[in-house]
Amino acid sequence: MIRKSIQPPSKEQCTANLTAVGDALYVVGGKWKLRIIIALSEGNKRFNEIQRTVTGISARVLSNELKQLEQNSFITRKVQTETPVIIEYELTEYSQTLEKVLNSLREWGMMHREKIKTGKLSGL
Amino acid sequence: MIRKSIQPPSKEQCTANLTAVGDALYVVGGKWKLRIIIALSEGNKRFNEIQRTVTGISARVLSNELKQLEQNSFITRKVQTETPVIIEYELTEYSQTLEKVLNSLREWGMMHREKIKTGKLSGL
DNA sequence: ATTAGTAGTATACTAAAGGTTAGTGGTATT
DNA sequence: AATACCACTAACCTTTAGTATACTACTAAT
Repeated sequence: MIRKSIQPPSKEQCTANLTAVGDALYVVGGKWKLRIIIALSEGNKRFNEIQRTVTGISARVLSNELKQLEQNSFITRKVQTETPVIIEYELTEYSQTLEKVLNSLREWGMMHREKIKTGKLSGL
Repeated sequence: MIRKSIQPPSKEQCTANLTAVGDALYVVGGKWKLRIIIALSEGNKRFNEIQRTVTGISARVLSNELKQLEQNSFITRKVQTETPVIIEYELTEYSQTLEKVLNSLREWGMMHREKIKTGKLSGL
């Protein structure tokens, strides 16, 4: 439906789109990664702070996800060596490239919730 | 909680964003759903056709995903009763609401792949 | 008659993701 | 001195996701 009528897309174009979305999902897909990024963007930087914000996530999973986000250059782990040691996670510049993805998902999620609440979807 | 500078987002706003993205991921998250929607949008309508386009998906998983997509009003299953029976999956109007999500993910995926290919990410 | 395609389902299995509980070594608070 | 917060990690277990193979009942082509 994105393409529909005028010009049928080439097989290559189709594969390219499939690959691109596949790539994106591979890196930021999953239950938690984008939510953690949102929590960070809202000012939560410390481990327990993030865990409290992203409700439902366990310490184990959060720890894993943070490591992966760091590997993918979305966040950096900063250690303040003064006592007491404070560890803060910060979003990188690269994480900002996700803005459109985040916004579109957020908007769609809100719209969808509204559709379900008002029962406008059941009739389709 | 030390709040940033100009306008701190309220806790409610933060939770709302988290919930919205969570909702969206709940419905269209996962390895296959968006890819199946892309395959359909590119003109592939029949079961085996979709399976060939979305490389790597097994019949069992495709069958499950199609059922879920139907439940969520993204597709409809149309049966042509003339012999031979032809079954076609078609995108609904509601699936078009995903356009921005799809586009942003596709663009981000392409950009990300390019970044990795040119090694521009390893240095961060 | 044989082979291949269509649209799946059944069974059995493996792998990945995630949850639960407990615990560590440190600082800070009461 | 006891309790609690911090940032985790380890061990164990359950759930979910996905794979592989085989199979059905039908039609179409060679």
